[in-house]
Amino acid sequence: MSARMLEKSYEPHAVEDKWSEYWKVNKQFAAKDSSDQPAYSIVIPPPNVTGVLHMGHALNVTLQDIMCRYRRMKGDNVLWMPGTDHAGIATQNVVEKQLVKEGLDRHALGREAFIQRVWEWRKTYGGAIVNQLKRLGASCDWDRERFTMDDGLSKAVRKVFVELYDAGLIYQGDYITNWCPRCQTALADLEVEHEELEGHLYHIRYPFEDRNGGLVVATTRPETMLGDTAVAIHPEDKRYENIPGTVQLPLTGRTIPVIKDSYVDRKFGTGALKVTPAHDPNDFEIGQRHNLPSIRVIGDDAKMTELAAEAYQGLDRFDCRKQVVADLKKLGLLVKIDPLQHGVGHCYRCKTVVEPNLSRQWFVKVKPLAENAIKAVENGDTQIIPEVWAKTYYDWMYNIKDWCISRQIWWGHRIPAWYCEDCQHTMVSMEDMDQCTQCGSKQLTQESDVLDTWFSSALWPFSTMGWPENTELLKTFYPTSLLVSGFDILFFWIARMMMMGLWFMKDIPFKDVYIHALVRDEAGKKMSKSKGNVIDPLDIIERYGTDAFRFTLAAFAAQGRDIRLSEKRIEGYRHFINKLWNAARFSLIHLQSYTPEPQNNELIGNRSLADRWILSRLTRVAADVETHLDTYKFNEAANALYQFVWHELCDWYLEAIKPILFDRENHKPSTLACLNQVLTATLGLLHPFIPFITEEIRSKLPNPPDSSLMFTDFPNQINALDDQAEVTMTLMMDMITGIRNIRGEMNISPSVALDVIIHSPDANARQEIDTYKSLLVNLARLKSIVIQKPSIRPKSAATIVIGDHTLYVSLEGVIDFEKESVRLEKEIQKIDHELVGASKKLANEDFLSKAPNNVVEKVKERHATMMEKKNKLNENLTKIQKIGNI
RNA sequence: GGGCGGGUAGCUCAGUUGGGAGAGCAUCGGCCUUACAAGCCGAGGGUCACAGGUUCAAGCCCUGUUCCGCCUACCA
Repeated sequence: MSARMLEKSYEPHAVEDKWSEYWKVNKQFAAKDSSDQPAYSIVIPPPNVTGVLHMGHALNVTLQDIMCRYRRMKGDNVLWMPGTDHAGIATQNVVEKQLVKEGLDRHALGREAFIQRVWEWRKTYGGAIVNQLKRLGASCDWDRERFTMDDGLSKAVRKVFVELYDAGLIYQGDYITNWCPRCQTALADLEVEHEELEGHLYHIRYPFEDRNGGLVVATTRPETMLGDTAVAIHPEDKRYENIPGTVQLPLTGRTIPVIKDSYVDRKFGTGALKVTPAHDPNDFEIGQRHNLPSIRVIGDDAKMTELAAEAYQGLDRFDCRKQVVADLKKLGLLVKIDPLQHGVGHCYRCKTVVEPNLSRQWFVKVKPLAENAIKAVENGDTQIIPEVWAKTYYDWMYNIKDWCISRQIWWGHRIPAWYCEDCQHTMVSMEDMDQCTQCGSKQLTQESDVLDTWFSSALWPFSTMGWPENTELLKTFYPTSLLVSGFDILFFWIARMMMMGLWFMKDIPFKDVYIHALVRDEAGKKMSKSKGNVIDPLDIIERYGTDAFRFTLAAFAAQGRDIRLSEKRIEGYRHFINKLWNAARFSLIHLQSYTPEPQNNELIGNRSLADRWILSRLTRVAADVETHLDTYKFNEAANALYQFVWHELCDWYLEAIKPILFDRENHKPSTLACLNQVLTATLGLLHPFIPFITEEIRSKLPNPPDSSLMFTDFPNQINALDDQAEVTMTLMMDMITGIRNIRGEMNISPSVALDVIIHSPDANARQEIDTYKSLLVNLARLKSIVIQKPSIRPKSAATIVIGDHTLYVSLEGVIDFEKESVRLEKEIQKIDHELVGASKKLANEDFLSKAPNNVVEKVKERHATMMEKKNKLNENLTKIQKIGNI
């Protein structure tokens, strides 16, 4: 087998390895720090360093890669910045689990040694996800890979913290926050996942002191009553107008006040609300309004503290709930228990039920940052695509609340704040501090908390490019051109990048934001390990090849809808890849002997109809692909190419040129040139989607490029539109399909060549059909063809009407009058059905007078055509029936 | 509670200025036609969720109903 030949079927593995290596060795993905070319940049959404590649990544990365390769072909200097984030809580959890296996915990190790361990972990396992991205063919500039804990990025984080603190936008305070007892850290509101659970609403009587009866409160969390410091009622609640000012708090021996607050919903429960300022965000606010004390009865470990009644101290919160309920029952104070569905917050990392708890935390005051971020989208500087997501973005931005950024873990950027042990002064600084700026004391301790990981990823678009230094890279590539992301991190990440970018760079971080779908399973369920419905992208790549997988993702990436992925689809697109491979294989057999030459007018003038047609189609498809990619319609671009390659190039063009290639006609040199051109251009159009196979095939075609296909021009300069060729070819194709139809319906073996007579009233048309009749002969497998003016209808023939033309397929010897009669009746029925709509319109005065002329004309024409067709078919039906005595 | 998206062929989904309902898979029939059986040729299949409205004309625009999914929220 010659070096330019291809294997019989496409085997992805070797090809993928080969081209991955080629791209890497030849640094094909490297961006130039500065260049005359237009700049195009994307920063990758940094996957968690603990992560393994999932479908979300695969889709996300595929779309970015399509855009990057496309822009390179358009001549841009492309930077696709790769990297990972340090995923504070997740990574710490992973390493802590390791320690547990060794019988250790992080406290036994100490902070520094622990952090050392995390770095070691990262060195060993942290590259996994990056290698997986590479298997997808991601054309990131890998030499620039960044990590949020790198020195440079850490410096950026510190600078941002200090500047925001100095601007009064970062503050520290005692607030109620979401506490994860398992991760032992505070969480931002966003990091709490609410889940509707079947719970209970407990009605508990708090007895009056000096008279019978009591106030009945309703709660879902009876254990928190131990920390109650008031009962609240609505100020205008008539039911409670004449009650005492205090009640007894059961189980504690305490007496608490009854307060009035309009927050209370009179319609819910009993209209009396127990107030636990230390363990409920609303109660906390009520407590502040009424100067109530806060009693922390649940500790950071989710066990009852010494401030709870003695009997309960040390109990887990849920055990305590049972105990409290049992005890209340004994005392006769439990009025009733109703079932109640209510939202319960869970930690987004470990799914533990979050405990609202009082603690001292750091916050970002986000309102001032949000203002510009809103404006930038409103005035179109940054465009969110599809647009519906802009609304969600505004919603959140307008109602934004302060962001809790401190985390009580060790792995992350330690907050650059120091406390003086002598005068309690707090200092925030770029440089590490060793002396108090207020009293001169050297007794300083640094804040032990670290920052939320999202705080550092919010800086990603500029911190990765070297900020705070004013690097060439920043000058060239900021603002970035496009961000591709799932909507699940619209708030977590995109919104925060907008705020930080605008504040520190004084410019938007990206011009376009493309929000893609979520990849779900066949049943539309979110893929998750616990459900066991995950499809592993690496497994898919192993079995179907990267190109088939990528093409599937692109083909399903319709805007605004989730993707339901099943292996069936991927299999289907593997067939497509194989189809392309075989089309190339066929072409190469004939292109062995072909040497391209520059523009040759003689060859162009000598093109066959099929050549002119496919070039015209190619011109249109190239333009379509360009338009669709420019507007992020990945599915439309992919489908246009699928349709073109399979159903035009393979089904018609290659079949049409076979006789020419086998030297039976005189177009061969032109056709070889055309075939080469079409195939080459098609590979170019396909390259952004399926990079591996396209490189491989292109390298076997004549005059292979001396670089990746990425650096050949995007084939949008075919300029071979030929309407006449398209019209004529369409007529030919319709005739061929019509004849094939008869063959199928009449059960005529493909091996039997047919005789056809065409009646055609127009002399020019007859001439034209005659010119191209070899197409009919070859593709419809004819023995003879006669083209003439309409005359006597041949006997024993099946009838096809196409426009002005009537085709008679001789059924001499095989005719089945009954069958042909039924077929014609069915055909007529179909036309009748189509005629109904048009006839109705034409009978409607309003339509004729009010609809635009061109529409009316079109309907008239269609109606006339159909009527004529119907008449002809009817005539033939009558004749057939007469002959066959039906 | 608020918001958003969706309901189109058996399945999964396209359908962007309102003007002849499409694709892939599946199904049925016929083919080993020398690129490809991971293939070729042909066929069948839809009251575009339901009910109104606007319009000469509605899958598309408006209103309501219903079912599903998601996001968001401080009713214990």
